[in-house]
Amino acid sequence: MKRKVTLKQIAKELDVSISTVSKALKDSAEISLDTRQKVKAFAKLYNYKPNNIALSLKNRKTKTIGVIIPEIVHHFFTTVIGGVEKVANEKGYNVIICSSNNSFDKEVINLEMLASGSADGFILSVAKETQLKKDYHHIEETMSQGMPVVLFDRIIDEVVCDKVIIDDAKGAQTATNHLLSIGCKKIAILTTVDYISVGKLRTNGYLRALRAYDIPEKEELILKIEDIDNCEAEISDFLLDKDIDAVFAVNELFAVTAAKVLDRQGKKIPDDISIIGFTDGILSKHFIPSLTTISQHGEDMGIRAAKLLIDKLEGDDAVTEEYRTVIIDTSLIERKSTKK
Amino acid sequence: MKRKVTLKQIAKELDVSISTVSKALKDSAEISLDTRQKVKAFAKLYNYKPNNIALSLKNRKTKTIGVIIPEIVHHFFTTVIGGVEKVANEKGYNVIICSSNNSFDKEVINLEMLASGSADGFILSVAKETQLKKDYHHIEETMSQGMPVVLFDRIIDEVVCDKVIIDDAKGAQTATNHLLSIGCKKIAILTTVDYISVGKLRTNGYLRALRAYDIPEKEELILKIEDIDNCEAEISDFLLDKDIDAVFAVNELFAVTAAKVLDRQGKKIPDDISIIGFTDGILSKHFIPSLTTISQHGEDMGIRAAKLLIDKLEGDDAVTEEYRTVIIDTSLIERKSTKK
DNA sequence: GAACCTTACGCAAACGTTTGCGTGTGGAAA
DNA sequence: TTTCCACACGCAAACGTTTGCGTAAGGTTC
Repeated sequence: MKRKVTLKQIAKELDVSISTVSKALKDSAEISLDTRQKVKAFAKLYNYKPNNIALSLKNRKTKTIGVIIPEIVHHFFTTVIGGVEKVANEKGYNVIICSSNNSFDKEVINLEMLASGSADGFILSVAKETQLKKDYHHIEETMSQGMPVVLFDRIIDEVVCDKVIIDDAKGAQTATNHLLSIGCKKIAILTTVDYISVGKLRTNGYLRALRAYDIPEKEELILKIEDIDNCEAEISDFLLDKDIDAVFAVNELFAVTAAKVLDRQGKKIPDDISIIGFTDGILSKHFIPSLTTISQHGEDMGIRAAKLLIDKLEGDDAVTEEYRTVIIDTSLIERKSTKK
Repeated sequence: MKRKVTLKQIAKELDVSISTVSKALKDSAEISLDTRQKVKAFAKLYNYKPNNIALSLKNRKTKTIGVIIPEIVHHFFTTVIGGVEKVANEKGYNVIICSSNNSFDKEVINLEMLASGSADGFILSVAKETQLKKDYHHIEETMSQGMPVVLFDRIIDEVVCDKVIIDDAKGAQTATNHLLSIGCKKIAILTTVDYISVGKLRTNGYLRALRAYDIPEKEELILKIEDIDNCEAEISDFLLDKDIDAVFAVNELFAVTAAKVLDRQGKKIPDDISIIGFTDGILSKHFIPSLTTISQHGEDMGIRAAKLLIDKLEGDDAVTEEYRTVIIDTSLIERKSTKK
């Protein structure tokens, strides 16, 4: 089995020094035209490619961005990655993706692994466990070693760094407002437990919208779900015979599940009950009825996050010292799960 | 801004040599207990982590697996990645993911980039364009440089390497058989154009099943779709007033779209028409009615692919010389889009 | 006191690059 | 013939590790 050809091998073959080969390939004027051509022909013949590892070591940078997300099998996160890749590739960066699987430990391991030489900086959405545990030492350690971090979506207020988020509360408020504006008055919310930052913020937005309409908040219209993967029974019980005319779900799965159980309970959507979800994923789009939802513009988030990071990586110290929080606009996508 | 601490810095600080530090951290008996403890304490204090890049260079391996897939925002591929990650992490490998976006050029670029030092081996599902173009030089070049490649799902028969696939034809046959066994006789198929290997194989399986039941193949029951992203109108036209009692769709989107347009055309599913899809994704599961489908067991594919690759990477030359093709079983998941 | 053995450490090479600077060769100018 | 200058190339260091081997210092044995 052949191995990759190196400068050294070319040098030996052509009976010149390594540096001559290196310079020739870079078209240095120091090297005679003749030698340059010979070297280049040889290099092409043997398909020479500089060894990135050696370059990384020498340049003390890898030209690689590390992305760590809580789940890889998740439409929203993959769209964000898509955005990151777009910018990164444009600017000559490689993207390396790890999933923490929502585990704090795995997040730490992944971050440390990538931080010890594999990536120059990070784009990160923290694991549930991390939010619960409130242990951010790994992130702060990474930054203190000179590697910039951009947090997105599931961020941490206490950590000072660049951030890309949507205004979750505002998005939720928009959704709730829309329901109110089409005449709904009894709006239930399907949300997550409070330690999930985005869930809590969306709940707040919902409450704010109600207050603005002078509608009292009712405990019995709020369901905080812990186990996302087994939410159907819980949602079904919650919704059964409840006197409501709308449901706001803080994510796609809750919205679809609500639609399903309501259908089973004999309710018509949107005639009896309107539904709005959050996250414009594949489910919302293809479900029957298609779901009105709040789009988070995942790709945009990825694009902005990547830009922030690359600015930090390539910027001078002035840029390096200031931290920015970019808020991506959400938008309401009206489909068929809400009345006109 | 601090930089990462190196052996050299520790050595200088403690006034010993670099090799002493290195050996001390490895608990070498060559170094006195006293020094060892001192070094270790210091290393912990300054949070020393060996530089992976330097190690990669020295060891001539990166302990990283490169995964290149056609689309990142795709449920099936992400489940495969999940499987790869599982095995890789267990065995101390890092996973780096790139998407080719179904572009031949981007596939080549990604592969070359990763091949020049970032990964030891590859798990790869080729881009549509590559299948169409039949240009595999980049893959063969990579292998000829000593880096093993495992192809999965969208593979290339002409390239000799390890492969992980499902028996697409058999899966399609199972699906069609199921439709036949519940009494359907006029089964339409929604498939892709022939150059997509998996589409063609699934079509073949469909035809095989029909033949086994002595049902003549009818041209007008076969729709080959080129533009997956805008298939709705095409499918709608195709299905309108067609005399059929079942639809077999070679992917999830076709199945859901068929369900949607049939619903719109006033057909009841599964009473008037049964539908079976391919790929057990999030859509099939949550759609109403939930879709009967052929599961590809993406995670298993990822697991097997990763195992094959790591075997090659760590195996002696005996293992290295033989190539295996693993066929993952598909299974029929019966849901509500087919009659009992 | 000489010969020898441990102990505890340092040296240097290697992985594959890049690059500033030193140097030998040749030709041209004086 | 001598002096000088381009030209074309090689040397060596550096990036951060690991590791076989060399070697001082100190102790033991006769």
